[in-house]
Amino acid sequence: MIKKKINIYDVAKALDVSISTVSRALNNNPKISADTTRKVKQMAEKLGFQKNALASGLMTNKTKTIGVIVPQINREFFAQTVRSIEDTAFEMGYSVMICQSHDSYLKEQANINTLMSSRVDGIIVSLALETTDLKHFEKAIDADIPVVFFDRVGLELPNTTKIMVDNFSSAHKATSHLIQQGYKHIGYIGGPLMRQIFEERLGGYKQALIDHNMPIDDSIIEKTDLTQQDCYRAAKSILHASNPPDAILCANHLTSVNTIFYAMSINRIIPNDVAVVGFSENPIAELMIPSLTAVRQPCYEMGKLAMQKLVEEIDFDQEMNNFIHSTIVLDTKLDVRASSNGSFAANN
Amino acid sequence: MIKKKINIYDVAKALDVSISTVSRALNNNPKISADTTRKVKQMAEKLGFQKNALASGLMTNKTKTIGVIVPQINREFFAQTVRSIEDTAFEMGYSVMICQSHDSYLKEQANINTLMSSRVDGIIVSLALETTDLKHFEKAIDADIPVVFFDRVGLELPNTTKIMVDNFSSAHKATSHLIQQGYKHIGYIGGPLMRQIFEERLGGYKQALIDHNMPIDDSIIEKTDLTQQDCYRAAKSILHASNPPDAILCANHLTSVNTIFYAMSINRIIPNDVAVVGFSENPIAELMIPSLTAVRQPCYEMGKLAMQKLVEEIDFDQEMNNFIHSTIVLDTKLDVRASSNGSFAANN
DNA sequence: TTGTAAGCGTTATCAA
DNA sequence: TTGATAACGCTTACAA
Repeated sequence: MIKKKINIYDVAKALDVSISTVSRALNNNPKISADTTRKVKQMAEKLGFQKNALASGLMTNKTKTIGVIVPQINREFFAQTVRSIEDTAFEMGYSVMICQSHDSYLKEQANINTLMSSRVDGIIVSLALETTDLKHFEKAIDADIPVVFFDRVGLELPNTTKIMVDNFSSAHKATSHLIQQGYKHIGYIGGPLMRQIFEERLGGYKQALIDHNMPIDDSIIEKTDLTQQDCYRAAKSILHASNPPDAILCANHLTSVNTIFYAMSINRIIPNDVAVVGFSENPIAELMIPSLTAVRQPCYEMGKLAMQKLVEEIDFDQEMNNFIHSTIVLDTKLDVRASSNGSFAANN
Repeated sequence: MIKKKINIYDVAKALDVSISTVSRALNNNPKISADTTRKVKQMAEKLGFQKNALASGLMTNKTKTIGVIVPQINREFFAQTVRSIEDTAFEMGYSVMICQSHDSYLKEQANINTLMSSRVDGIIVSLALETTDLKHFEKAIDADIPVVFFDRVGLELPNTTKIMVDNFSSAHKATSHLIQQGYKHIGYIGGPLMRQIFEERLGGYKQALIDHNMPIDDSIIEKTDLTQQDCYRAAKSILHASNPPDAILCANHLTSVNTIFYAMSINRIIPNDVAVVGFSENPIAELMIPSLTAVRQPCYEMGKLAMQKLVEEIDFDQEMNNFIHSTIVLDTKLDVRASSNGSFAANN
């Protein structure tokens, strides 16, 4: 038995008014009397009317929905930025369609197609690892769907807002911290260089060594594809190097966790035998023993800014194509904990 | 400068055919000659045509999109089930709108409204902690949008498919394991009882004690609201009980992590002084030191089944209202590791 | 095998 | 302040 959905005709009929009146009242059009508006809303509620967003979007060319594409949402960094985007969107009257690219170029393309088909008003994205060309985003921009990048940004693409942290100086700061703690032979485990952010983090690490007149030793520099298996492999490999490091900077959370626990499993004392600094927003960083010194990124601010900038662009009067795009770089904070600081009290 | 989006009229004009031909060709209607179909698709591609899903959905009353509502996707259990739903949906030609309720009743209601407005073809949901009444789901079902529950199911709601694990016997199995390991005074940290699954886990724990003629000691039974702060509080509280437990069953991942690391911070040796068993799919369970014994749920199967059952119901010929709903209960597995087993080799 | 035209549920444009 | 009616871009009888 198929139940008929209530539409504005049903509401109009019940009140003996026209559908235009109903439509206007539901959209709070000021030309409709307060009295009529109240009556219409009451009746709509009573009949269980639910506006058909498809029909509405078809007419207005606005869906009040934005799309978000992230590599994997089960990483604290993305979970927290997406949370912030959601909250900001809600405040601004937008719904959010979350998509995961799972770091695949093809999936990312498919996501864009879905979002464009759904006629979202804008897209916020952090690039998949595999992604090198940005044609799919150009397609969206050509269709007048604004795109805002965050974290893993597409620097080559003009006409987009980009929001990121200062990865170079974050890695520089973290490395300098290790040097100040007295470590002499500092290794690095990073991500794939095809993503700008990992290139920058590697650069910051190397520059800090150079700034302190320390040699760069490629035999204690590892790269991972960010999967659990590969992070484990890299941790093992670096700790079994012929001349192993006395400190390691890890460019993501999973790597630092693998490094610490693998080191412990081969009886290295942390931070005495080897120190570890990571990039992490995960609550376990503070909880685990030893607790993890980590660069913390401003997730909340990134998400909020991304959404605000996107809506600015959506609302922009598009008669002339001169919206001013910006690239915003935010600072990070280094949370010093036990994994890089012997004097740190494990119990807080 | 507003760029006009390409529609089927543009494609039709470019080929000097009618819009119906274009529409049919794009939908692989067999009545259109292979030759025409090819030409249309080529031209559509060339012009950058992207089907307007709003218009299409408006006509067909099908959006080929389903909605998923989970409490928080940055928990491995939900991340993995959603991943499985996504993959299965993709295979079946569906898109997925992911929503997070953040365990709030109001947010869950808002999610339902958004999904209904977007005219999704069906909804898969795991309930928010706060949710007690299920009126919003009834509304969806009344509008002929099938609902499939998983994990945190709405048992009171008829006419829905429900997929869950056997929480009672999982907790029973985990507790029995601790008893067999020789622990005599086993505590429990669970979640809010308003959610059936935590009620069942508590029940399984208690029954195992009863089955082994062990007393139930309420002073070492804690409940949490699943937030980090509260999990920490509960861990601390149970370990400082006047007669503290020599083993603890934790009903979720965060609790077990907090318990283990808090115990270590007050110099308890695990598993000698106190053993811990959790519920967890998180890769860190295997990685951390000590590694965590945990009940592992069949995330992949749950997600896949949920999607399959949902599509079955969507595709069901709805002339008579007699779709047969089922409640499916899946088994879990206990991964025994170091946190409950002294003889377990820490290095694997 | 293809074309014509009606209709999906809104919003927008006129007129009243 | 309201009503009639034409769009929006697609799918689908019904005709040809």
